[in-house]
Amino acid sequence: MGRSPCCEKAHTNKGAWTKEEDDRLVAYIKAHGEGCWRSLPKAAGLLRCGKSCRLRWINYLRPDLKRGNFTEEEDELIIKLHSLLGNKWSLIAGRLPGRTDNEIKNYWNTHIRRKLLSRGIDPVTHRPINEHASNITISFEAAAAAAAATAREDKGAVFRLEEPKAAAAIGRDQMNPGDWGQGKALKCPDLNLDLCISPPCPEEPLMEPVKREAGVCFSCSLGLPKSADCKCSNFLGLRTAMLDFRSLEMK
DNA sequence: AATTCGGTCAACCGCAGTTGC
DNA sequence: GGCAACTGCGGTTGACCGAAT
Repeated sequence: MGRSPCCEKAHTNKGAWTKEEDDRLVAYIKAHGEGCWRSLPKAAGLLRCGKSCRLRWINYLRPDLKRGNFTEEEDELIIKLHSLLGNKWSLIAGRLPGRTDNEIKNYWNTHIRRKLLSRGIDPVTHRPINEHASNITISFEAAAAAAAATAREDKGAVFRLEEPKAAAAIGRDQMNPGDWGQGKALKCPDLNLDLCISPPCPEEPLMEPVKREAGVCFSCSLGLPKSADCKCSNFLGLRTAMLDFRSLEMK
């Protein structure tokens, strides 16, 4: 069962790339362009599998890569994007020119996680760590109760769950798979992202974006002090009132 | 000087999605 | 519509290196 391996593993090199292999790969891609990764190794005279060549090119050899340390601005941008997209590293990388998904993923795991923890923010949920557990539980029972309780308060984020991955950023383990695609709305009272992940859907009054708390920008909602990047009405050139997930598609 | 430990990051693996027949 | 080939993504691993002991 299963598909055949992507390459004949018995006859391929593994591990670190040599200078000569790099040179061969770069020369071949410069001459013939990217693509056809499966046939590339043979054509380029490399004893590597296509996936390995692709990875090496994308993560290390591409001429438009920006090497070196991440700037403070890049840090904050990654944090913001992660809070919106979860571990969608390729989407995040698409918003950071010259950075790769692998690089950002590594950087997140080694630097930013610690940075957020030192700020007292949970790197997974982007919420304060010492917040009471009951406040961060997302369940449909709780959502229904919260919806009723917050109907008058008129604040909090509304999520439309069209597919499982959409829930990544808010903790999929705490959600009921049977509810995917039901168009149910979740109220998460203190996760104030106003993020709607779905095709535009004019019906259902419940889905109408709730009013944003006046004067609270995205940075502030993440627990960051007001700073130069405090953009209460604008984020990444997008109105924060409604972020269309599709607009973040890259590559 | 030798050893241990922890951090970093390049590379691998397995799976899901896409495409073409 | 079904299948196989191929590509891309995210999680994980392990080699390497510097700091600490």
